[in-house]
Amino acid sequence: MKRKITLKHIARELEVSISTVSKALNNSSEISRDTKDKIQAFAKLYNYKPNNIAVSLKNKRTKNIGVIIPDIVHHFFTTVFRGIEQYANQHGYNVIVCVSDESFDREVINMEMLANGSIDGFIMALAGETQLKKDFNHLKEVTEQGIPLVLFDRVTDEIRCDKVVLNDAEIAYEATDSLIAEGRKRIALLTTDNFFSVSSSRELGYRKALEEHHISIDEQLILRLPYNEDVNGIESFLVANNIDAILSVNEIFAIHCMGLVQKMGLKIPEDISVIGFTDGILSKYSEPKLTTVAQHGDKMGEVAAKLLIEKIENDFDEEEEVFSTEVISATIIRRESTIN
Amino acid sequence: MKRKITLKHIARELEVSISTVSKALNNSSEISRDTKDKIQAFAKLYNYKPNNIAVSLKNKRTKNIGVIIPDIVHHFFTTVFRGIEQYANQHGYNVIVCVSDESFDREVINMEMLANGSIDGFIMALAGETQLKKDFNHLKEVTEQGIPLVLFDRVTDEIRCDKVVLNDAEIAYEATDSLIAEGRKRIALLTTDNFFSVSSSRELGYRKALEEHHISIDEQLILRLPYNEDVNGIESFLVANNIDAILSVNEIFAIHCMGLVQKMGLKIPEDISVIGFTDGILSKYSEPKLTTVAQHGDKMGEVAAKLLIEKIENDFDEEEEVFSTEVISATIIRRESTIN
DNA sequence: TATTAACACGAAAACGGTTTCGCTATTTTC
DNA sequence: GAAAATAGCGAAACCGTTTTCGTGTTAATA
Repeated sequence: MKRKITLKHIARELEVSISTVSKALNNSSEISRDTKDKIQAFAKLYNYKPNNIAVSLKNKRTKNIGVIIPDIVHHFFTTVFRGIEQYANQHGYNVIVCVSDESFDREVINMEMLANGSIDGFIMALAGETQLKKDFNHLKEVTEQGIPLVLFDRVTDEIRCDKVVLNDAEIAYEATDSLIAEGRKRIALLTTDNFFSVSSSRELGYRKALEEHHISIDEQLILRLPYNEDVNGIESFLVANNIDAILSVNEIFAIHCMGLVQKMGLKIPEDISVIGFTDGILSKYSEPKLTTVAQHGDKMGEVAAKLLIEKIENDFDEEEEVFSTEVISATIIRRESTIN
Repeated sequence: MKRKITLKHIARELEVSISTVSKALNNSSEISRDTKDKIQAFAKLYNYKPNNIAVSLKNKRTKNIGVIIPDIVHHFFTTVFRGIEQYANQHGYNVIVCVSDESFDREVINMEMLANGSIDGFIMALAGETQLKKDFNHLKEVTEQGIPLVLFDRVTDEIRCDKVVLNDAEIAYEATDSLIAEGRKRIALLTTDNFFSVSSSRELGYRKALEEHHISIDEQLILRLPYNEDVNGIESFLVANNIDAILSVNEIFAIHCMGLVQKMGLKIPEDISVIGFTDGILSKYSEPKLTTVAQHGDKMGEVAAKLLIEKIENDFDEEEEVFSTEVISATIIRRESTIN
């Protein structure tokens, strides 16, 4: 087992000082061509690589970014993560992921673990519990320490930081509008407990579209389900109400609906149109294929990483921080579950 | 912006030495009750937390583990990751994830980035390209440096290290066997280019089951598709061959098959039985619901993390390393695409 | 009372780098 | 040829911890 070689070893071996070795390897102009060549050759030969930890301690830069997400076995979050990871890697950053599992406590613990020097900044989507409790002190503490933070998707107004969100309300409006354009009158909304910022935004868009078309809003047509995949209750909802279209805030609810609707002997899209959120694997392989709104998670992750890294690398200029909120434009992927 | 407080600050403020502060906070018996109380109270008041980087540098322990996987937007890998992350977190470790995207080069680069002090050990599944090239020097280098490594799912015999694998051959045997028990005679195998270790293991099991039941193997019934989701070629394969059952090495191929089969006017499972691999979201929501082999990714990740952390924390005893290969038992989840 | 042991703490080295500063020897400038 | 500039390198501080070792004070022992 050959241990990693350090500056000290090289210095001893070549009978120069550690400073000289360090400078030579960083191509400093202080060092002569000759010694530089000699040292660099030796370093290459023995495959010298600087110890990340030591460098981090010295420069107070870890080149790590911390990502805290509520769930990892989840299409949208994984695509966002992929976007983050790609951009980060291209810019020399590594990504530490923690999963809050929708738990406030785990979110807090994870942040605290990482906030003590392990990372240069955070990217996160709030846990469900956190949005419910509205307790954001852990976020405040972190930002007050000067650690950059970017929130995406599940955000809050109570924290001043960069944000990346989807135009949830608008795309829900657009989706609802397109259902109305198909002649649908009784459009159901399948959503979650609406302490989720995204769910309530989507509901807003839904309501606005109906109102603008002077369709009175029937609160019976709005079904709120718990966030987990507990999908019971959809069936009785469907049989109880005379529905001709469904807008679902996620893929699972939508697919499940389609199954039930078909079992009831109704045809999609002839009798009922369905639009979901999240352009995941289910939407592509369902029967019929689901019309859905693509959230462009990759893009969202990329933008989040970009914002964060800019903040990290410019944090020398303390000129009264200015925060931006980037809006990612969702698009509706038209497939077979709608007429248009 | 209040910067983080250090031992030095506490020492200055309380007019003691840094060593005393350090010892007091670590509850050393060298320090008197009085001073300990004083220092601990002060530390709590100012919310002192030791700097992870400095601690890492000192102890040569980062409490980070590096995970390198081929893909993250992929059900199986995310479940494994969840298993890893949970176990790791419970034991005070954080997880740095890198995605190789099936690329050999990215795998190498990622390993090198992390191997210079950032992590205490690796958990990885080999990139497709790596399995194709059979070039494992980057793994060798890492293990020779004494960095513990655990390989899962996509493994190789050429590296001596801990491994966690599925009983792929056996479960494929079992699945094939159960199809034969249904009376199926012409069982197709949908697989990938078989440089993937898992694919070839599964093929082995498939062949063994047929042989044992004296069903001659028709090579025409084995369709090899590229690993990406390029699903063309399945249709012509299905129409060209007279098939009564399908074993697919993944979920996507299986679901796609089911769609095509149904379009051809055949019934599942009456005319054709289908068994897939990966108990993902698709299997649960397809029509009919897919019988599939559950790989228990969570368990696999947990075991991998357990093996790794044990190696990390016991690496003081250099008593001629002994490596184990843990086998996770897959189970067949019986749903609607098979008769039994 | 002299010797030893226990106690409580500080100085300093170490982890592995980067960087400032100072020193010597050579080269340039006038 | 003397003064000044420059080239090339090393010593040492520093990042924030942990840990070994030494030291002065007090308490226990003979």
